[in-house]
Amino acid sequence: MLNSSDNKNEKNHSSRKQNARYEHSAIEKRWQKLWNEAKKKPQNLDEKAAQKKKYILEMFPYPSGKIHMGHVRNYTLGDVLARFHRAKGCHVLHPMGWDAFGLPAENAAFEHKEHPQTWTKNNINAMRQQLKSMGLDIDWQSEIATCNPKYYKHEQEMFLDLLDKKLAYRKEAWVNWDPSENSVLADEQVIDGKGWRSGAVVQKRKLAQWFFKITHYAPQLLEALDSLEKWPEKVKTMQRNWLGKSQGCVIRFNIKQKQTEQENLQENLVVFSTRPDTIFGATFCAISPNHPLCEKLAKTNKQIETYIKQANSQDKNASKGAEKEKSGIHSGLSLIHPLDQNIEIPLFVSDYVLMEYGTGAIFGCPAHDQRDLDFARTHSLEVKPVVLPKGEDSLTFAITDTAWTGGGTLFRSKFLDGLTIQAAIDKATEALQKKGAGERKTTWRLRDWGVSRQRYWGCPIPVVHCKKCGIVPVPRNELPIKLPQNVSFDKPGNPLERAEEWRKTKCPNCSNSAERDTDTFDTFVESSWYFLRFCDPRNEKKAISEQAQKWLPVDQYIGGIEHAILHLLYSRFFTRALTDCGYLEELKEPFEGLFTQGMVCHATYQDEKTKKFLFPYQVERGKGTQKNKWFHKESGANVIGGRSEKMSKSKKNIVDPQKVISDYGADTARMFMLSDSPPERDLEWSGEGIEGAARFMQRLWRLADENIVEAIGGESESIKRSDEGIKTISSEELERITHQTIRDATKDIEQLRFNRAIAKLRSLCNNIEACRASDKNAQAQKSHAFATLLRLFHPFIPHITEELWQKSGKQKILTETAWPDFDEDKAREEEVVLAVQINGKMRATIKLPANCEQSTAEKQALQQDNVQRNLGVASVKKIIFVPNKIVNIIAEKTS
RNA sequence: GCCCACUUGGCGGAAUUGGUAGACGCAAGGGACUUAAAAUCCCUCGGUGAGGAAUCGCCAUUCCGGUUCGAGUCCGGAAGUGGGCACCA
Repeated sequence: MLNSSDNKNEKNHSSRKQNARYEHSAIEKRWQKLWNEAKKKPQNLDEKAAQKKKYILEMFPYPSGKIHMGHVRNYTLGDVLARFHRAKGCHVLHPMGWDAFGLPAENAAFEHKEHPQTWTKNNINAMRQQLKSMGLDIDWQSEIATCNPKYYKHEQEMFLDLLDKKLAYRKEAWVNWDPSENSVLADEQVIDGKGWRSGAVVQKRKLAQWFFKITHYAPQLLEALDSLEKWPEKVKTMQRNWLGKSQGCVIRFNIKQKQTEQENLQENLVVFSTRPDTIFGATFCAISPNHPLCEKLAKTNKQIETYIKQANSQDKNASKGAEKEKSGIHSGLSLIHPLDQNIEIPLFVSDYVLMEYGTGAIFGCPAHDQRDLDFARTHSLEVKPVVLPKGEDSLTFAITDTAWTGGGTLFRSKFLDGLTIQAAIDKATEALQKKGAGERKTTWRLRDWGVSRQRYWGCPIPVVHCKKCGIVPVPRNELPIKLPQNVSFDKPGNPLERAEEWRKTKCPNCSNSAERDTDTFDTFVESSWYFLRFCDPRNEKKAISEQAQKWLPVDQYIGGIEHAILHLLYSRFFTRALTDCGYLEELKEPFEGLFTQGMVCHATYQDEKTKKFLFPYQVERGKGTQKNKWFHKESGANVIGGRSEKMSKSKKNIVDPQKVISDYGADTARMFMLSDSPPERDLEWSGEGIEGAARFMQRLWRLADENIVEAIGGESESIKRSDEGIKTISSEELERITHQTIRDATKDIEQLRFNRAIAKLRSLCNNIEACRASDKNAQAQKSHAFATLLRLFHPFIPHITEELWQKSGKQKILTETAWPDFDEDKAREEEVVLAVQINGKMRATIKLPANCEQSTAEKQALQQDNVQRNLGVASVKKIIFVPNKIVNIIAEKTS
């Protein structure tokens, strides 16, 4: 491992030669300072500049206090692109901010008695320093933090606009309730159905909460996915599934006349089905315990009331997955089959029917739906098959314990008999429609976005509750509604509810005393529009200025796959909603390109006896025959080396980026992050890997010694070495390779294939070494190749390349130097190697001038010894020729 | 259960999108330099067979089958691994 004391020794020993080794710390600091000074003010785009804009954005971090390797990977990837496009002459927006609201700050306040604001600010300061030490080309002047009232003021205003447009509304919804703490819990605070702090079994409670009407945009959100060509297919699939469009039919079942009169009920029950073809297989109907009809029935039926309570007390997380035994209770009501007045169908209440989906009511067709079948078996209901699979006999076909969900033809279904499923769906829907008993309907899995959180550290919801006027929006000129500073965190629950002074206010309408809403927004709200704010972050008048119109869409958004659904979908929704509220003109999709990076993984280590996890720095590999074993560094105890998993605190398989940067430097860390694994795949962190990257820095440094010194006429010692047995290339070849490398690496960077780009740059490095400077011309060529190497490497490892660039006597700093162009003529190969195949098998290779004639190639190919030998007595039937690639001789044995 | 992705040496991965499989790197082994170590440099490195050697052959991209002059790449099937959703009617 490199550490500073070693470096000092090295320096003393080789005092005759300065800069023998690359010492990162001083150099990196120096360049970070110089870049910062050279940085131009954030640019406002004019029409012309907007033509060449690139908005590069990485998902902004939550200020936890320390950067982790995931951040290093994320921001390095973005930084390479930002630096690359800047060199290409683009106007680049590459900002950074903080997703600063959220639960951890509140927890910290509870545990360490530190105000969330103080905690967050300290964390931001610490993390900013760490990010800066990575040498990121970020516009720090446009930094934003979402907990700043200057930021969330606009969010409150947006909310009022959404309210005006009826895109925000209030309704009752279930929350997790901790009965011991008397407080609402976030989903992540519920562990195995219990409160994380109290351990009490969590209950469900209904509270009035705010919702955003994302479902209004469901069709657009689905359709537009097709236009997102630069998004990973995987993410689009996940979003499609999440939106969950399904086409079907709503069907009205009349409730038996006598009953509706008696109990003053509605006349019919509306169910949703994607399989109206199986309507004659319906042997029961079921409604959700939370269905309005069920709630009415509960008033006169104690059993139903009990069942509802039971169903709602179960934690939803605990009862995940389909159970064979399906609970339920008869409602006491009967329904009339919509297509046959003579059929009476019993109505059940069951918790396997979800109120949130469809109409909260279903008709059960046990023969052709597994869940209905399970329910029917549990409650001994009739199972009536109406779809006959191919090859089955209508008289003998029976359902046992698996429902038939495949194809077939309808039977026992009157006018549907003999039809295929699709034809029957159409005909049944038509019949229902004619009778006025149903119609086509599209249903979505997506539900409206509940944004109320019973938390302190979030953006306050700007409404007032007045006894007389109801819910009254706060007038715009009173915004922002700031969070009160003086609050206590020593008790569980929402501190805002206890902040009497803040809570009590006057109704803007009638001036009577009223109360503020004590809920705050889900933190996903802040992250749904921050990328718009970055374009003009200090604009106090407008949340989103015309600058956003010019900078958006984000050209390349980079982040983790974990945000594939929620954050990205919310942002897509928000952009549309804001457009409808007049904040933007004509912006549909916020992120044109999306890149989801892989995770950073590391092997896990466990003490063999205690099974406790150990940090990587606590263990070492055995020596000699013990090579595959691991031991505790201090105690020598046996350690189990586990498989590689995502770095996480709980498994202790983490490596601290700060330590890596101070030991090896930012460039080494960046190099390692980028070099081997493709960015979308998981990256395996290893000590050998970082050492390898560090070695490369030294190699580049030495290579500079040979190439720069020679170029400016000095003398180099290390050049004096034996050429015996070493492969060498001519300076002409080096020139060609240099231009090819510019061409290929540029393409790779554009496509975010950084590992390939780096492989090609390393290869160029090898070739520079392999080229012997025999004369002045060759020396100039080598020097040019090396300068090109520095320019190409700069986005990846900016500090060392900048330093070497300056050492080579260049006036302009590399960060402001244009990307190299390649010369097509110089990149062109004069000679190519063709493969010669016989019946598709490789037999020889031939070297020929590029683009040579088929006849020449054939002649050459046939002359090869090995070709002749393999051909033997066989006769040539046909020759396939692909220019510059292969000659395939098709031969047939002569008999 | 449904949907999706992936599978190439000891390891991470290349392969110009159907045309010489294994670039680049890590690890490993051997050697040079050194009193020694570190660093650096050189050589070997998918398996296997023949040969003193240069070489030559066979088998290899998870497995089975297909299309093609030619398949890691396209199509069909199977297995394994990972991921998403999950009582969604």
